[in-house]
Amino acid sequence: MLDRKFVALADPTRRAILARLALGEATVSELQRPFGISQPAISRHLKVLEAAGLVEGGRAAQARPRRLKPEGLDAARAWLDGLRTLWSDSFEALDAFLANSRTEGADTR
Amino acid sequence: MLDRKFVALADPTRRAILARLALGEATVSELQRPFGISQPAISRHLKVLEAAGLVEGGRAAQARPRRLKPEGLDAARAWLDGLRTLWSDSFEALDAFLANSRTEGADTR
DNA sequence: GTTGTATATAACATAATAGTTATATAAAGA
DNA sequence: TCTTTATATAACTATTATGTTATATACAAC
Repeated sequence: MLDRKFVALADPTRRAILARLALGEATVSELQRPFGISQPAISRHLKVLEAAGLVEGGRAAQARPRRLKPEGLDAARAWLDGLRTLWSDSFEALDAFLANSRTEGADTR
Repeated sequence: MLDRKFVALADPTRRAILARLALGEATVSELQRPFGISQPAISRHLKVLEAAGLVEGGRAAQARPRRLKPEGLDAARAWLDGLRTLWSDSFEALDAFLANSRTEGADTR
């Protein structure tokens, strides 16, 4: 699932769609206009975004307005935060280690 | 640049490499072992990660130990946060709008 | 029921990605 | 200098992604 999210985010058109949806729901044809690409292309991007849990769609007459599922982004954010934490932990560990070496073996420098 | 970062993050092997590097620097051959793929494949993943500004490499004898550049992730995180903010802003705007309609036109419900 | 509008799906072309093996380069060490 | 070790690059292959046009479906409106 995480993989689908990151893959979905890798395409600039899809990120633009997400940004547009963050401003409010939009139909396929509303989304199509600003991007210079065909309607089927938009539909497929939306499918990818839905499969990734980032977007959901409703039904209003013939239109199928999509809206952002902002919780869908949490897993990706959490992964990035986790990396950060892992890294700063190991950084602190290294720091502690260096501080230790300095006091224990000050003559080796 | 943002694009390169997200593209870099889209591949599970590259995310695993990042996770490994978050624990401390590692050489190409050290990275190769756990993943069941060839050395050239690792080298190319590292190239992608470097181009994305997520990893940097040094030189130690023949080895070229890579380390995480955690600031490199900030832009991606910021983009995700921005979406969240955009969304909650428009959500609040909608909320305010609905609250308004309720008081101004209470008879329309 | 026929027409118009919104969207989805199929079929296809092209380009990008990720992997492979073989080979080149660069530094260490005998 | 010859060998070994570590990594990079080239050439190639297979798969996946993204776009296209043409067509199907679903609902609305007349």
